[in-house]
Amino acid sequence: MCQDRRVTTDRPACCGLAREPLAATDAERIAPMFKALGDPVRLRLAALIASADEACVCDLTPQFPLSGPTISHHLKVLREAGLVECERRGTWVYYRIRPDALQSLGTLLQVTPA
Amino acid sequence: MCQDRRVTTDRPACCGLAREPLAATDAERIAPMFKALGDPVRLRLAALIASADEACVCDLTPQFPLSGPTISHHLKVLREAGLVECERRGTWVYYRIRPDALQSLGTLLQVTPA
DNA sequence: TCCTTGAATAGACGTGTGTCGAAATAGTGA
DNA sequence: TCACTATTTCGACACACGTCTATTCAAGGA
Repeated sequence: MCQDRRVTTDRPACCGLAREPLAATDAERIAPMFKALGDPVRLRLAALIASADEACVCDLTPQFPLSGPTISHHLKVLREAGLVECERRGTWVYYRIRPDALQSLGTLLQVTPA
Repeated sequence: MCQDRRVTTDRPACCGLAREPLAATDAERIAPMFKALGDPVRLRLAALIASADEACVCDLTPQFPLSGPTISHHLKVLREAGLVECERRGTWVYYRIRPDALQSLGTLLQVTPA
């Protein structure tokens, strides 16, 4: 009905999103990961963790003007989204990125020739 | 209203998350895009729009068990995040993806070990 | 001009989120 | 055992978000 007139463009199919017709169940599974990255603090946390092999909470926290509990909360969100994992070694807790998770999101968005 | 506001996506984030930590100002600029994709409905909307050359609201809406205003609201969020753009042609409004915006996010997530 | 249809806006409602300080938990070392 | 530190959890608060209905705006046709 509405698609009667279509502007033909040279725009290539742009990305993974364009190839998968993303079912509702897939969207429900993937959206929380984007949501976790949708907060500036968490995005920076993820970047800090990703740019190091691993990052101690005690090194992360002082980089933000936020309380320890708040940082801990954000780390928990990233953890529950599957974007990072953590390991306690003695007194300190170290966070590592989960590259597979980031990669899967990246390829979803990445322009792919097709 | 169409084309109400435009986010500058002409200069995509330069480096992957793993390359170096994100400055607070960059995080503030980029996080809203992830946030926009962080809702299952919006993620599916983006996928539907990206998989077609352009998509009419009248074709998008019936694919969700949601009211028209709700879909309109989600499209506005995507628009204000700079992920889609719209154009009115006669009675109907057509949405198109902005591949540059998606790509800049994709590049950020690409975990290319350099 | 009025009427109909597609889409966006306004306003309201319940729920979720980001933040804090206080308290609890985990581990170290004396 | 006790004290001390790092981190998480708890409980509370203000604010943001997703959804709805009702209304308004935009465009086309009689």
